[in-house]
Amino acid sequence: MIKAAVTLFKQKGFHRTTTREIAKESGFSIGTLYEYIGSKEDILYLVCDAIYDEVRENLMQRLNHDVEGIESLKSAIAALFKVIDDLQDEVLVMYQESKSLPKEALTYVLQKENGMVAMIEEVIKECVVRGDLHLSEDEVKLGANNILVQAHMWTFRRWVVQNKYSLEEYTDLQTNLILKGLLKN
Amino acid sequence: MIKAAVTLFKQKGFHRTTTREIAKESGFSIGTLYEYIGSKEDILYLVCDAIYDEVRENLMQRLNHDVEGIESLKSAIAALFKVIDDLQDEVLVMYQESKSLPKEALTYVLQKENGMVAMIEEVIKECVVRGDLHLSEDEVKLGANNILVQAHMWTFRRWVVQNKYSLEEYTDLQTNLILKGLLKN
Amino acid sequence: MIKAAVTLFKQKGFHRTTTREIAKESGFSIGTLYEYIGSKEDILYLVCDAIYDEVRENLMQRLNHDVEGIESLKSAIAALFKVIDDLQDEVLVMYQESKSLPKEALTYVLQKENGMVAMIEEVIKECVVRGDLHLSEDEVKLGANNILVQAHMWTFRRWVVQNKYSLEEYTDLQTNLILKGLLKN
Amino acid sequence: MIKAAVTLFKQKGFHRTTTREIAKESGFSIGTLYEYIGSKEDILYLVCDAIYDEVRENLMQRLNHDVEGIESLKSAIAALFKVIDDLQDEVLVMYQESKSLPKEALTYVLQKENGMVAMIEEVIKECVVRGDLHLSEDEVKLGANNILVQAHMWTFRRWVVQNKYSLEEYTDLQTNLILKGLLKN
DNA sequence: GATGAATGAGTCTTCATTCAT
DNA sequence: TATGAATGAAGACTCATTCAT
Repeated sequence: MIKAAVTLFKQKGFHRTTTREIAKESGFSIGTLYEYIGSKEDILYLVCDAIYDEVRENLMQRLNHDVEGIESLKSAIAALFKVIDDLQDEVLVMYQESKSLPKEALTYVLQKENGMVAMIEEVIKECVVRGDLHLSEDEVKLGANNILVQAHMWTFRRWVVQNKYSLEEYTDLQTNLILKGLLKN
Repeated sequence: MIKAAVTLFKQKGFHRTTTREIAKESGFSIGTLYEYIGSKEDILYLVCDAIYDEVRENLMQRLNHDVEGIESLKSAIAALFKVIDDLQDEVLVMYQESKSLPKEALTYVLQKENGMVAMIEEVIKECVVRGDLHLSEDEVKLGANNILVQAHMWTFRRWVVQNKYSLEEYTDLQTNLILKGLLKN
Repeated sequence: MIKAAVTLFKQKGFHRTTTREIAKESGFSIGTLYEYIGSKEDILYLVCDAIYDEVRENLMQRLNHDVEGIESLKSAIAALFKVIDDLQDEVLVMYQESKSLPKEALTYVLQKENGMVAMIEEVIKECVVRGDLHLSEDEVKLGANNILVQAHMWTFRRWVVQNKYSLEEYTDLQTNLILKGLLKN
Repeated sequence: MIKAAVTLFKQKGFHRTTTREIAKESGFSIGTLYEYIGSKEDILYLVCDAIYDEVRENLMQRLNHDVEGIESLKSAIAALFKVIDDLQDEVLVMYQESKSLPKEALTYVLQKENGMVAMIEEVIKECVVRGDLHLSEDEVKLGANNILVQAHMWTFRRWVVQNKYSLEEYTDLQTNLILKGLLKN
């Protein structure tokens, strides 16, 4: 059902997708759909929740714990970018439609997103602790946010970036810019 | 009318705002509104178009042509961030609702957005030409995109960044990260 | 519109009547119907309100102010019964469906009904004051309620009373019972 | 099951009560409920039928056969009022919802109601035969109907009468008015 | 030009009823 | 026999759009 909703939300957006369409695409009747949900907004919430969990789970699996320091950060960035690429449609839907969530549900989803940022922060912090990076706490936090946004950017500016770069190129370029900045040396 | 629409779209989103509400907020009758537009989507288009122009215009005014090289880039970033901060609501609306534009209109808006990126690119390129930065064309392009996205990020992740930083702090931190990267030395 | 609703409510009851049917019967479109009302319950409220006013107005016109004492009470009863007979369908609808009103509206309608009872009370009281009747305040109040209920009874037990009596017979019999009671002597 | 239905119908009315709710309140599953009934209307029929029988049975038990003449009528009125008071909720439900019965079932219920009236008639007739009352057949019939309606009135105008009188006061006042009428002497 | 009453297709949601297990 | 998941027809209500005045 969630898969069906993602498919439709991706194509037409949340508001333009009807509950009937979701039911049909799910293979349920409209009545059955409403056995499982209370309102259309619930579907959006379930969708966002499921997507977030899927992103997180996939990311967990890809994180390479065999490397350390800068290498572990690089590998985390690559893993994140790859996961977002794999779940492109889902992430885009979450990005574009989560604002339609009722306030409470939105808060909950944002908290999950914060958890995501925290994961990246951890990796950066480790590098700081090891002495590989010299960053203030603010810089760590903002850097983590930047990395996540650049991952999302692969989807929400896809008409620019995906037309121009392969995922590998994008990953390499961004990794470079993130780590070294524009100002080389 | 556009102001009215922006106000309402910001509060409730495009789909949840009715044409009646827009008419009322504009001080027009619904009949008169439809003298100026052909469909509700037209309003969104006009809104996006107007916002883009306003952003561009404000940016132009703020760009400091008295400085050169890295300083001109820094000042351009600060100017951009300030403009986006000033037009926060508008930018957010454009960000969240432009996906609801009909294909053609969306393309048009995206082109304008590309123009925006091009402006930033120009500033970076100049630094490259002057030898202040050593960057490939791909890096220039992506860097420009990153800068714009980080400006927008000030609005679309405002619940994180605006809670944590003042605009000046945010600008300084981001400028630092953009220019020097995480890897300091 | 109210006429249409009464007709339909009478035939099928409030709950079995659809807003579409009301719109159609009124000669409005469903959209236009909702220009005038906020919800289906509003229609019921308007209907009840209108019926009450019509009953009251008709009653006012029929009240004979040329007679006094017992005669004025008799004439009031006859007038009341006649009015209820004329507005039979309307009264029945109000009787059967007013319980579906939202609490607040119900309270309002009941107040109007109390006003009706008060009118009858006045007539009885006058007789008491004149010395034609010897009744406690409680008896006056309850008697007035009884008279109104017996008027309504002409509609809500019509399958019994209207099959057996003409309105005149019913009026005469009830007037007799009301005034003299079962116990004649 | 019937108890459950009465409880719910009283709270929310027939139309606003769902079969699921009735099943739940009864402790049955919805499937099992439909083993016993054919449609939702059947429940209403069963409810009305059961209520009627209960009223009749209770009344039978209360009727005092030790008194005669006017006293037996007085005692019958008091018994009826007491029974209706005891079964207030049930009677009210029957009163308000029986109109939703399918035609045939309604006819059946009305016949049972007629049986009720006949019981009262019998008591009055006995007084007439004994010479305690001097009434035409029409007056007997209508008087019996009035008595039943005044009993019901204790429930359907409860917001007026139950606020103002205790059951004993109401019984005494009504008995007085019924027997002696407004016109005392 | 300006108005706003009228339209009706389209939306979400409910709920009586069925039937495979 | 008892269950409760599944059904889908039907209902209340919304809102973009039109057009007579």
